[in-house]
Amino acid sequence: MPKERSGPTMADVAREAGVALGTVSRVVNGEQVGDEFREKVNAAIRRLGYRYNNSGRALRTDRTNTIAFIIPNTINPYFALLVHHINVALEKRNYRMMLCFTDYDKDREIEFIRMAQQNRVDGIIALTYNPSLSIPEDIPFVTIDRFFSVSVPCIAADNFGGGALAARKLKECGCRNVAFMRIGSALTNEPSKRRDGFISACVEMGLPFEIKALEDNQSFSEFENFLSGHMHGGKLDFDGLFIGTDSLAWSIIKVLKKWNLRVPEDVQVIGFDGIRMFGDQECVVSTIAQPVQEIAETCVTTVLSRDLSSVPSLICLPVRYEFGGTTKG
Amino acid sequence: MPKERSGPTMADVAREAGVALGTVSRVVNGEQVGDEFREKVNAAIRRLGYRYNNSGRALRTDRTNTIAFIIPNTINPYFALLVHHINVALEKRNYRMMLCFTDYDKDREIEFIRMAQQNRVDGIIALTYNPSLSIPEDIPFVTIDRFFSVSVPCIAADNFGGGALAARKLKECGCRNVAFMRIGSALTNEPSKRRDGFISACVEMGLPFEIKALEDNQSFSEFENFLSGHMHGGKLDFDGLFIGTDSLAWSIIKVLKKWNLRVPEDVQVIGFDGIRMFGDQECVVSTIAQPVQEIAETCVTTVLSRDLSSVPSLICLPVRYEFGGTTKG
DNA sequence: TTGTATGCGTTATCAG
DNA sequence: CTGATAACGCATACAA
Repeated sequence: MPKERSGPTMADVAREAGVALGTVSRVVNGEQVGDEFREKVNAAIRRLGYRYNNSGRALRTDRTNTIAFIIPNTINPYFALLVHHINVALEKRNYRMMLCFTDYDKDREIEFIRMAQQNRVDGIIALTYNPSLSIPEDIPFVTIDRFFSVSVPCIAADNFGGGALAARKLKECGCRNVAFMRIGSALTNEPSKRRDGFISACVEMGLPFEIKALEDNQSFSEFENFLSGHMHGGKLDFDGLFIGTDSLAWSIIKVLKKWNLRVPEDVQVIGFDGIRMFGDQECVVSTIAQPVQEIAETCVTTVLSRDLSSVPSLICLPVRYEFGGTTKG
Repeated sequence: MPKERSGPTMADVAREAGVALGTVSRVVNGEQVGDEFREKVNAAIRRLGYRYNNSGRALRTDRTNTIAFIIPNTINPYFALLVHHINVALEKRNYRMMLCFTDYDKDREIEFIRMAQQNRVDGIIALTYNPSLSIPEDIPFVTIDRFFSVSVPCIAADNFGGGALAARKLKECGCRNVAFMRIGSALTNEPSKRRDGFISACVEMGLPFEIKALEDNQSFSEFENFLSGHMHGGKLDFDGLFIGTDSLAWSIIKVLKKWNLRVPEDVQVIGFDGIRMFGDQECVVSTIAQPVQEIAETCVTTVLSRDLSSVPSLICLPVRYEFGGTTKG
């Protein structure tokens, strides 16, 4: 059942203008054409209300000017921000985005890669978690926050540096005993370096620290247990917390407040990501902010670059500290 | 410059399987085919690693299984939520989403409609502001929150009912003098009915109220002026505020707190939209929550429905009150 | 039920 | 610089 609304084609325009089909194509694509021919064609296009049909071009050239972006969702504000900046970067280059939500489902990650190939997208940008995901060789592919191999460019924030920055900032704000908490897949991806950077800086500065890391399948209450085990006489042993994400930091802060601990007076908290209220207002918590726009730009230039072989296999972009009211500075 | 990576085609599969091209097509599309033929074809597909090419089909059938979604951005969490649920609804029906950000730019709204037509999308879902936007006739088009004409289905929350609900809720929570504040385009769209519903309910209940509405180009400080004009002896004349959006409500609450007014003890605040922290945690403010998922589902079923003529021209979906800590209940 | 053949709208290759 | 024409991969009407 073909749609009946297909309008005039280049052939119609050619007939109307009294020129050859090829000439119409050349005019439409802005190639060199004699002035009077160009004018005749343009006039015919206007008369007929001709509209370019991308399907024909896609079939002929096998290029769709479309990039697939595979991501868990847009409910998480960090992902929403990524979607935004990647789409803006693509648009600037006259590319469209095909958005694929995996909802953290391993099978869907695989399925979407297949689907993207089927749709002949010109490249794939993916933020995935499936440990055994296999990357197609025949299509430009870049990943965010996760290293696969030297042949698959990975773009990420400087997670290690960010972890170290958080430790230094807590120390600078007067903390004497700190902890790092995170929850996440067992997968060793770039964000897991936040922990390593934090530890490294704590050791270097001689700042006492503890680590509490949960797997995805563990309950949040484990964190409450951990913290309550460190409560003595209404006081928490730690005066500074570095939390893996802003979202988790927010949840932890709620627990602290429930226990009548003041933030930042009693406990200072630094998150990670740089989430802002309503996307553009103040930071939700003091945080190590990811350079989302730069990440997006880099993903796009990389996936669109002619030969991926000349591209670095891991690109780390600098983070920065942002005050959000949960630290003393 | 064609991409060189085009793999095997249906013709290759047909040759490999020793059947006709049409048979391959029928197998791939799940049509009735003899069992032994089907098996031969499937085997050949596996042997060759054949992958379906959507471009050919799109050209042939003039259907792309793609819907364009035109929206200002995904930075605003309400828009991000819409994107999420619309994409999920589309995916369920095996449709893809082409995401278009207008950044509130009138020209880009027009440009994207043209671009979507060019890409032969099967329909457009749009949330726009350009007062003189003209809707294409030859492509299924549904709009969110804005009524164009009876021939263009509009999906929206029950904004009028939501406004009334907010007024009743404030009254129920003990408010005796309330105000409504909003900022937004002069465009009379569905969300402007929040005000009307609020007024209607206030009048009905005999609840004294004031209205302060700003145009897009006016500064937020106008609100501060308005409120400070209603401060007497460190107390605000109003004990309840209904604000056009959660985002604005948040900004207003910051002002109130700056003036040492307690929320909800001194002033209760209700927003609109139903934004949650990090998309899935508690509500940011007490609010009239939009039924985002239902809106998304309805948009998708409507834009994909065979004949738009049998579809209502305005569909209002019920809202509900959600507690978010800025009211007494 | 399966095979054959045509055309969808475009680009690209040749000749002129 | 322009005209004519052959693909691109697939769906489908028609023939067998």
